[in-house]
Amino acid sequence: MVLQKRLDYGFNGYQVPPIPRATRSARRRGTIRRKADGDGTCPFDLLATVAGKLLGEGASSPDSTGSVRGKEQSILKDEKIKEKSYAEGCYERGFFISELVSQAPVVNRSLSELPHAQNDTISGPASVTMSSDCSEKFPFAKQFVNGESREEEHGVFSSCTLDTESDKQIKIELSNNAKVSTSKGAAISSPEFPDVWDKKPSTLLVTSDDSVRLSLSPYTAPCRSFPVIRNDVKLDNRDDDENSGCTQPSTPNKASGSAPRVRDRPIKKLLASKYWEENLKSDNEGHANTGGKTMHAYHNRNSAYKHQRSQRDFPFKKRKLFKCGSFSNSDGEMSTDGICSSPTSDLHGNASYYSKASSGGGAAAGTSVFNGGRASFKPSDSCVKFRIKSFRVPEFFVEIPENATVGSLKRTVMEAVTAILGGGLRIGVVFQGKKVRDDNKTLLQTGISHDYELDALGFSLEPNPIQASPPLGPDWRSCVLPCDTPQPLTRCLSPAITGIHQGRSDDHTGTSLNNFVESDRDSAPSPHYAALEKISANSRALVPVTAVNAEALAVVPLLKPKRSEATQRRIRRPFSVAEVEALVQAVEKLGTGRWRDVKLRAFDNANHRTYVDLKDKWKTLVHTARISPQQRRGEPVPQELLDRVLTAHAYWSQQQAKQQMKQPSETYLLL
DNA sequence: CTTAGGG
DNA sequence: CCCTAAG
Repeated sequence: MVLQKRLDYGFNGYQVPPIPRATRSARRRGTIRRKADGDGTCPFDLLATVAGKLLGEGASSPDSTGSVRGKEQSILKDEKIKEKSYAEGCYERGFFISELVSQAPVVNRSLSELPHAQNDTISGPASVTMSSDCSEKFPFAKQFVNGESREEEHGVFSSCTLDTESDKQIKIELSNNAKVSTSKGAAISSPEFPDVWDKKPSTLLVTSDDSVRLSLSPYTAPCRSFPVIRNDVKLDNRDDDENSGCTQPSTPNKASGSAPRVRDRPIKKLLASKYWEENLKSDNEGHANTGGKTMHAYHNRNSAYKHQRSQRDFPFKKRKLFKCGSFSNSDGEMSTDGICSSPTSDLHGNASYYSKASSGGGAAAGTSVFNGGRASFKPSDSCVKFRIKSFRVPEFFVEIPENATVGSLKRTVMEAVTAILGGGLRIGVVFQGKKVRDDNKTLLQTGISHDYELDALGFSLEPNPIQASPPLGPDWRSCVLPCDTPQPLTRCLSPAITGIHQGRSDDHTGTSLNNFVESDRDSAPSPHYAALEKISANSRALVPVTAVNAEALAVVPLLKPKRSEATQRRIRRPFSVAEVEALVQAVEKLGTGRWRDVKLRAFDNANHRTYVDLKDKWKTLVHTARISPQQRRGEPVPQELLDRVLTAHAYWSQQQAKQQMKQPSETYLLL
């Protein structure tokens, strides 16, 4: 009876009767489906591709080298062809990926030539080079192909290399547009084109020295945090959603009503994982069991809401205990800096190498990347070219039984690396010691032009705050490359391990950066192994965890299955006036207390606004409306809207009161 | 999952 | 924004 009564009156006195649950559910499901299929390609897919290649092919089996080599050689040929055809420098922008086998001789030579000759390079350095440039074309082809090079001619833009034990190099070129920031490709011009490269022909190989480090953190933050912050949120624009940018997370986010926890959505299929799987099969011989004991970079997610939540929370709290700067989870504030103290990668050592080649100078500022002493340009293109020698994979832990086989160890590491790469990466740009967060600035505006000091420019791979699981979150694609994101935010995970005293990475940009840089530099001169060791010391690289250490780790389940669940506080996304307007309008119509409906009605497309968010916003709006304008902060909300807020709030409060007056009586009567 | 509220 | 208790 009571129920019936309620329906008659409208739930809580609302004018519009609530939609029956069944209907709602169906609706939601539909929405989910709809959203799920959105898909797009992100520039960062490239990264994924690279990672996949590296991880999948390079890391897997050494034995495959032979075949790979053959393949690569053929590629080389192609490269040459391309080289010719593109010689004129009219390539179209796009991604280009090629794999080359570094030639041992070349390597040696280059190494020897290096200022800090690094003799003990890791076996065959596999490097991935990413270059982006606006007008350039295939610098790589040339670079690699002729070791000697003509790199000068082409110039190298930004490149990232990943070194692995396989002898391969994967090069990637990105068009500037795809890049992190500015797209005005023409923004930069260069008067002259330093022939920085000529002296060092096989620069590529040089890459083997980890001049550039990337910091990745295995613990990817929850995807939600994608740093997209816009003031002008378009209610209809799905793209507003962090996820929507490229690929909507497969997660069944309930459409509109996506639960607040959604961010933990599991994503399983990833490029990385795919590769990973392949590797497993082809790669090691058995020992599967052992592997099973090892920690899995990936873990299965539980669908249970509670479970997810608990998982998510767990790591987080733990981290706090350890003071691992882990993600700075301060909310909005975090956006202040994209740099994480530790994770940033930078390149170093190379500086000397290049500087030597080019002109003198340049001591490595500790930044990660640079070209010769200066940026290379093509006068005609007015482009700045960057070269990143290599990225260093930041610290991560692996726990494996002592009796495990080497094969399983490899696999475990592979898994971890895959998880890192697969988790999504973001590129950070550091210029003159500062993190450049405004992606909309042109290089020119930023000061990165032909005459900047190369040393001052650095790139970093940052963990993409994705949820995580090992696999690339669906979001990672969209998140990774904040194409249009002005504020990268980023919450980087900081190294936890040793990073016990890292403190927050949020601010202190400069500081952390510097620190980071410094440490990198330390290792710079050393050869791979040496570098590795040093890095380890710094807790920034792969660190084999000994049994003893394992215990400590046990306490802090950083990498454990739960690690991926690391939860990150969602980024703060202030409501725009337009959103407030929509909210007010919806509430006026529906009243308070029906947030799910408000969400559906006015924010159905804003996946990042949950009904709870709307409810909270209303709460704050009411508060805001009651305080003096002077006390208000943030983007000012038109008084008109605030007035409507108060009016609506008063009205609906009254309605609610009436309802309650009535119902009790009804109930009593019934009873 | 939704609401409602406190934090 | 997060977290939770309640329903």
